[in-house]
Amino acid sequence: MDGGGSPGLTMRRLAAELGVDPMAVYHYYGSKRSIILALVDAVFEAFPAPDAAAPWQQQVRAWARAYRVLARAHPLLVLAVISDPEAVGLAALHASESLVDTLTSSAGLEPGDVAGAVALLADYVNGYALPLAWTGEGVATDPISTALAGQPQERFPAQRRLIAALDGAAPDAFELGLDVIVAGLEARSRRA
Amino acid sequence: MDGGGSPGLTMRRLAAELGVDPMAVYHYYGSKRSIILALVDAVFEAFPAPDAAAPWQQQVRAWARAYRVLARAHPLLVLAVISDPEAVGLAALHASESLVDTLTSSAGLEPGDVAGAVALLADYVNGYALPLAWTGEGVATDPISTALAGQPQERFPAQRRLIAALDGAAPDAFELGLDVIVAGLEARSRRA
DNA sequence: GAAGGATATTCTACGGCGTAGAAATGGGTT
DNA sequence: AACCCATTTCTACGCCGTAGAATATCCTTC
Repeated sequence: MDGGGSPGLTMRRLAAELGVDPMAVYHYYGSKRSIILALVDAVFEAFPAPDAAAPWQQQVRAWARAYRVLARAHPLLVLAVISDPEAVGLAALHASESLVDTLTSSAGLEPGDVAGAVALLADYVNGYALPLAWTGEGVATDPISTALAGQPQERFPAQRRLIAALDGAAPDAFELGLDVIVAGLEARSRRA
Repeated sequence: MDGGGSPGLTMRRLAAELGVDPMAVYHYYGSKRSIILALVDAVFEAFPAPDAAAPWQQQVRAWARAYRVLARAHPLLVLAVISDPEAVGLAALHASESLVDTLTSSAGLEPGDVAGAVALLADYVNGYALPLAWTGEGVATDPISTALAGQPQERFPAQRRLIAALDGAAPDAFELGLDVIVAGLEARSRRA
């Protein structure tokens, strides 16, 4: 329903897809915003419960991956969460509850660290997934690489060496970021 | 110029503020998009050069803080970077160049880790700053807390305990996330 | 000064957006 | 057949970005 990029969902388009006058939709939802809020909640329903038996590191990774899957499948999701505080509904609260529980009980982090970790993970996925919300689905082209391509060879040597060293065999950047985050949480955890 | 929230910049509003017909602007900029691209580049000009004498951990922290300062001062910035790949111009390349250089030379990370760290830091700040791009400037209200407030007391105990433990004395969530990231990068770095 | 040309600005208009309010349609009960 | 109410449609408003024609302004050259 929310496929096709951020500006893809239009009352008029939605109504057309339903074979109906645009204003007919307003009998069921008072505004476009309320439709989006309902959609966001419905999408978060699919958020999987954590595997309590797994080590907390894996639970954290699974949480981030699950959020990413949802964000990629439904471009509107992150955009709505970002732009409308009330988009966080019951289903989203369940998702964050599970992460807080994992970080507190299993990882044994202090409250401040838990709050920081939750914000970090959510903001990371949001920042990662948001470019996809505009281009529609799929993978976004790396803006830095394309910007570099339009510059003379001798400029920005560090970045040029970097992409030369990676040379196509670039691993999943998202997983790399996850590795760093989990490593940081481990360092924070075993301060006891 | 780009104050007042995301939808704040309108050709008509901009022209009105200039005391001019909306179409007059099109003599200098071919489209709204080109205006935004120019603004983004101008804003990134203010990105500070790294302190090469400082330890790399501090350089990384300074980079993230500098990006956050820019993002908060100019709500349009992150939105443009997120939604338009070509918004990454010369000035932005300089900013990322300095980070890549720090992570490669000073921190001694492997290429894959460097790429992951850059994406992680940029996406984190983007995700962190984006809610501010809609509400205009200032601090956004925490959506999870407000959503929790509308729920019966006995639900979501982990999150309730968490905010009770923090109890107003919540430290800067952004700095906490930075701590975790830097700790993770350190763990990655001293694998030698 | 007058005339011409380039530069700068304004006017009008189009299609699209979200949606308010009135009007028309439809089905179900009495 | 008459009523009501849920549902749908029609029309319209003010906003958006911007295309194209018309106008105004100023600077150069005689």
